[in-house]
Amino acid sequence: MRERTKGRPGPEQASELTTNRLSIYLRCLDHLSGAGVRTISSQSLAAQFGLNAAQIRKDLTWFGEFGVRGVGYSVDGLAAHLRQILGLGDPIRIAVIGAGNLGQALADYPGFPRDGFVPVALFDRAAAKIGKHSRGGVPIYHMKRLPAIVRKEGIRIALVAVPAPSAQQVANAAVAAGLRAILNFAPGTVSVPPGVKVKNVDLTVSLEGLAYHLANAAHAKTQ
Amino acid sequence: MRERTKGRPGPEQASELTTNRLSIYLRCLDHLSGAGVRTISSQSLAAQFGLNAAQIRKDLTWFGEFGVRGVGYSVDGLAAHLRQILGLGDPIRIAVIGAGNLGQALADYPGFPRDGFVPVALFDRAAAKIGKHSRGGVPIYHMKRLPAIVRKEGIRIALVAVPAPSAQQVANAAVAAGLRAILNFAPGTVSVPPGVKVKNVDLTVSLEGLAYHLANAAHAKTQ
DNA sequence: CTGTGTGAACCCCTTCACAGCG
DNA sequence: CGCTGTGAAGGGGTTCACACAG
Repeated sequence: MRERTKGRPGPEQASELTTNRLSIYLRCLDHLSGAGVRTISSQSLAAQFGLNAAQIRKDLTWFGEFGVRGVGYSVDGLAAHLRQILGLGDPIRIAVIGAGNLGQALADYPGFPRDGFVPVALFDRAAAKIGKHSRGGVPIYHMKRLPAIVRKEGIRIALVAVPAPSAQQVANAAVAAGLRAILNFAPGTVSVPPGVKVKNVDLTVSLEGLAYHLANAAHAKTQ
Repeated sequence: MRERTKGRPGPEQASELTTNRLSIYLRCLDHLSGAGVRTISSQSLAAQFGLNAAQIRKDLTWFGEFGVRGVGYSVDGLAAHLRQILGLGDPIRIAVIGAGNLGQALADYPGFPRDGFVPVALFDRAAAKIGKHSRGGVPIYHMKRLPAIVRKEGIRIALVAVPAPSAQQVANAAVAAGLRAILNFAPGTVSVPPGVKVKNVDLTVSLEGLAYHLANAAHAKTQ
């Protein structure tokens, strides 16, 4: 907050809920851009995608003033701003640790490259898999080569798709290899040193939440 | 404790954040039970797993009084209560719609049966896949057979693992087949009628959140 | 004396409402 | 006149602190 001028809040104060929504806004804008829409108001953006107009404006305020009063936002212009805020300039190279069914499916998932995340390496400990490739052509390396490959390939994010008991040590290895961002698919929590960010995709929690809904459907709300 | 007096809040008021945490508590308790722990206080449960003791107690309060003052909670007893609250009595049969790499990996994911969710069917529209099985032996049916198989197999939850453009119509089909709980892996939102619950696993939002962290790591918090 | 259950305080996020700019 | 940017109000969720049960 030192060099920040008083008026502008600055990115370091935006909550994770806000930044998650930026991804959603970006997706909506790309959609609109593909449909040829050039300009949009927070109002109609909210109406079309089930969002809240005031929240869109407030979320954006943390990072600057991107709109034109009386008009709205430039679809392509705002999308470019959001990409810059989210650090999506060049494609981001990612690795998948754990070359089981799930790991290989993630490495070959076509949605990732489309969104600017390129899987360039799989890692595993099973000798039988080392040196092979996923169906989509992502090479499988031994875990011990993680630091070297991370450096050589410019990998920035690790996806952890190993059984729960191995998740912590795999995360440790990722951190030791210099990675600062981990997407963890293993159930449970992994702890990491300050400065490293972990996001969890906890399928058990999601499914049990649905089970709860089924068990209490009589009075539950929809969403 | 007896019946529903006005004092007891009741399950219909617990928020989704609370019920998600119940899953986590259950996982911790199973861990402790496996380690032979018979009794635990909210205090030490919180300390061991990085939770907040007051929050654990408050979360549980929505559903009853499960603890013993001065002692704590019975590990197995509380786990049994949570399982009942979450509707985890018998194994819950699930279907995966979309027999691509991701869909098949989900159908064969060993963590699901372990947690009481049994994939019994895959669905797809590609003629080449119909009649085959996943590596793990889950049969692949044509989408048009969804209603019949759902009924015959007692399927309760659909996992949607199809490309984004098909997600909405697949969700519609799932609802039409009588399903009331959907776990959606396709990017974007699907809308469903009241009474149907959708949870989204949005990998793009997660990855872009990590990208944001990488771009702003200088002042970002750890977790 | 220990640890639960719980009102109250606190804090953050969401939503409202409007001043003011284009 | 329309829509953004934004202080203020509102609503929830989290954390505190303590009465009280065992």
